[in-house]
Parts: sequence; structure tokens; C-alpha cells
Amino acid sequence: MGDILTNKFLQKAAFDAKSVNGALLKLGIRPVDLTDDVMVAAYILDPGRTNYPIDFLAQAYLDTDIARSIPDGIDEAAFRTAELADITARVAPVLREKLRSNDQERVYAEIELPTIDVLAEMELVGMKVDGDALIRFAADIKQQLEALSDRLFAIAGREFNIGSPKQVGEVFAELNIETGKKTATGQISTSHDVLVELAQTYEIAQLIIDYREMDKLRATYAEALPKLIRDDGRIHGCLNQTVAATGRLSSTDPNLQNIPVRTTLGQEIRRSFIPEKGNKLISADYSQLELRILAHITQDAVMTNAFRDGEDIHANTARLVFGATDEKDLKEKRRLAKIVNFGIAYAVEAFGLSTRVGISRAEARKVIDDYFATYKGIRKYMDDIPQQAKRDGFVKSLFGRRRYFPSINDRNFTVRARQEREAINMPIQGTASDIVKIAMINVDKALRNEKLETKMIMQVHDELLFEAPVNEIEQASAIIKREMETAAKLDVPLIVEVGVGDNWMDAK
DNA sequence: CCTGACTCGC
DNA sequence: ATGCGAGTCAGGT
Repeated sequence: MGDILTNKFLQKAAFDAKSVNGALLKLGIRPVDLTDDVMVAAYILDPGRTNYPIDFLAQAYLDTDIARSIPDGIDEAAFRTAELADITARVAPVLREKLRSNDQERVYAEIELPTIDVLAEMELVGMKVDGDALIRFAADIKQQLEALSDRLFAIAGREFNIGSPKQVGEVFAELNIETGKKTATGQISTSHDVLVELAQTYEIAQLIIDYREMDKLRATYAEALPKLIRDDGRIHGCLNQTVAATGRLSSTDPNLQNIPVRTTLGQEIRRSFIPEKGNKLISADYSQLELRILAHITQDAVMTNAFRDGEDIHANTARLVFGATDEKDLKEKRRLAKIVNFGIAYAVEAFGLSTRVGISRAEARKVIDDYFATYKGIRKYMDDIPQQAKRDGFVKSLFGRRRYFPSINDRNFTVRARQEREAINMPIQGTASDIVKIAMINVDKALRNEKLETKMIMQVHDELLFEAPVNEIEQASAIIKREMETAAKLDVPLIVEVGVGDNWMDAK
């Protein structure tokens, strides 16, 4: 069996090769020369679907159905396995032809197929987590939550479930606290933004903010993660390749792409991600990856030159768009510029910007107009892409990844506007995904060529995380930085910042 | 078991 | 009424 699977002269098609290869890797077999993964191929053809079951592939690409009943005397599992193999082998060439006619052979063969084995290996290696530290943290935070509950009940004049937005709204009504903001279903909104506003006047609002943060850390991280640590002291999560419509990876069981980093308390969680004895963690982050891609795609001269000159892009925006002059002025305006720069990639409109920055709609309108007056190429892109999506039905990344927009001509403004924003964002986020996947493939190959023990253990969209023996740190860091920065050749430089530490927090 | 509200990340 | 995800809890089926 191993001989067949590693024979380079045989063509092999699989359905969900990561699962198959993951099982083989555990047996010490490293399969080579995989010709097709029909699940991944179907994802590239239409990444907007939620799943790609074999019955869908049979129906959509072979115009056949899977068997509705199993013949007498045949084991059901065995029958379905054989059927899966049969459909996989028959659908593979059909998908390949569609990819070829879409000009998507390279994104498939040079990006997605090689990514499969890298992900299988990462899942197998896993991440070491200090479970005892998390359990201590959970116990500590639980005490603080109880103290907070007592104070909240005293202010409310009664007990209530602080974790229930409905009940929090009821308590606010009883205390005559209101903002008038409602949720989509007509409930009183107790969202973070609303609470921050109320916290100016009411202590209870700040206490609920604090309670929510701590309870989130307790339930989602401090208590959940230790249960997932296996006998090897590591968490082996799942990296999904066929979920995100833009080409990004996603992470489940657990989600290791949303480990806290922002707040001091949350950073305690991140510190529990550690290397094996004699190793360190290396974190490598792309600096401003999406904005650099935006500059490249739009060919905007001002933004492109700013990146070429190695400028601080947010400070640059603060000076050019908001007219910041002295240092004091710059600090505040840079903060604003940063929010606008991020918002632009998401096609923010005046209304959204005004609520986020806390300015009037007219002021937000002016900010956006000034922004487009400075970055003229970006305005043109924002106008052109929705038209392209309307004309072709899809837009694509720099490497040919596509996303379709079936409702971009919808008569409903909200539906149509949403698809326009998605279309504007996709080439940016999609190209970033392409580049990071190429980097993963190249770094993995380079580490292997150099016979290093350093292992890639996580990807968080624009960051790659590695575990490295201490004696390899320097060499591995140099390889990682080099391969990531040269993963794509754009009209602006790609810059990667590398950090080393004894936990994930200190490596950043 | 599903949906909505909320919060974590990029 | 800024893009892409995942998990938890409450509350209802």
C-alpha cells in the first residue's frame, strides 16, 4: 500500500487529501505526487459554497446521483467507500478541465495542492500548551467574576444572568438607562459600543464590559483549551482549506487563529502557548500585507511610492490626507489614518466610518473624499471592480483565484451594496491568501532542504509561527524571512518582521 | 439542534 | 450602513 501511494509514476486523485495524508503521515508514509484533490478543486471553482460533499460533485459535474440504497449483503461503509473512490476518479478529470478553461491551473497546482501536505504536517505537529497555567488562570478569573457579579447585583438591586443580553437590557430599563439603540430583532442593544458610551455615566456599563471580557477568556480559552491537550502535551487543531470565500484558511477544534493578543488579561492566554524544552517559538509577520497589495493592484502612485520609500503608511496618510504637521498633531491623526486605511480595504462608507471614528457623517464624507483625492488610483479601483463583477459575474486575485457574485445586480440596495463591498475586498484578501500560502510552501521546502528540525506550527493570515531548536534559531529565522519576502514579486517590497520568544506573546 | 447576540483574531 | 472567519451562551424549538 505504501509503495503504491508513494510511487511517482501513478496518478492519484483523492477526496479531502489532507485527511487521507494525515492518516498516512501518522504511519510514517509521506505520499508524493498527488494529482488531484477533488474537494479542493471544487473549492477553487466556486469558493462561495459552504461545503463540497461527494454527492454534490457527482450531481454538479457528472450529472449522476450517489446510490440511494445499498445492494443486499454488502457492508454499507465498504460500499460508500468504494463509491467515493469511483466518483472521485471520474470527477477529477472533469474538474481539471474546468480549472484549465478558467485559467486556474496554477492556483490549483502551484498553490492549493502543495498547501495540502503543509497543512497535514502542521496539524500533526500541533502546538504545545501549558494546560496547568491555563487552569490556574481560569480559577483566578472565576473568583474575579464572582466579585464582579456581587457588585453588579448590588447596583441592579437584584440578581440576573449577566451573560444574557436580554436580561442586561431589562436591568437597564429598570434603572432608566437608555441609548435608544436596538438590535436587528428589536431588543435593547447592549453591544460593546453602546456600553462604552453608557460607561461615561453609569458604572454598571463598565462592569459589564469587564465581565464580558473576563468571561470570554474563561469560557473560550482558559477552560476550553486544556481539555483539548493530547497525551503529547500538544493541541492538534484543524486547518480548513475549503471554507473561506476569499481563499483564506480557517481554524477549528479549536480555533487557533483567534488567540487573544490585545488586552493585558488576554495576553496571559497567549503566553500559555510555548515551545518544547530546548526550543523557541519564531513568529514571522508580514508588515501591512493587504495595504501593500492594494497599492500594487491599484497602481496608485502615492501609496506605491510611500511603500517603496519605506515610509510609515499610516503617518504618511495622516500627513497627506489629514494635514498633520507637528508631532503632537501627527499622533492623533495617525490613529485616525490607521482606521481609514483599514476601512478602505473593506469599502467602508461614510456612515460606517462616522460611527467608528465618532465624527459626523458629513465629516466622514469629507475624510473619504480627501482620501480619494490623495490616493487617486484607489478611487478608480473602487469604481472599477464592482463593474467588473457585474460584467463577468466574478472578480479574481493576482494569482487567478476567483469569487462569484450572483447577487451583485440584485434590486435590493442592501444586498447589492454588500456584494459590491465583498467584490472590492476579495482581490486584496484573496491575493494576501495566495501569497501567504506560497510562502508556506516555500518555507516548508527550504527548511526541509536545509535538513532543519524547525517546524511550522500555525498560520494566522499574515503571520507564520514556528517551533525551532535553539541552535537553529538564526538560520531558520533567516530562511523564513527570505522565503516570505520573496514569495511574490510586487511593485512594492514585502517586509516581514521576525520575533523569537519562549512563548507566543514574547515571540511577537 | 438552531438562531441571535456577543467577542476573539486578522 | 467596512471584509473574512470560529466559539460560547441564552433562549426557543
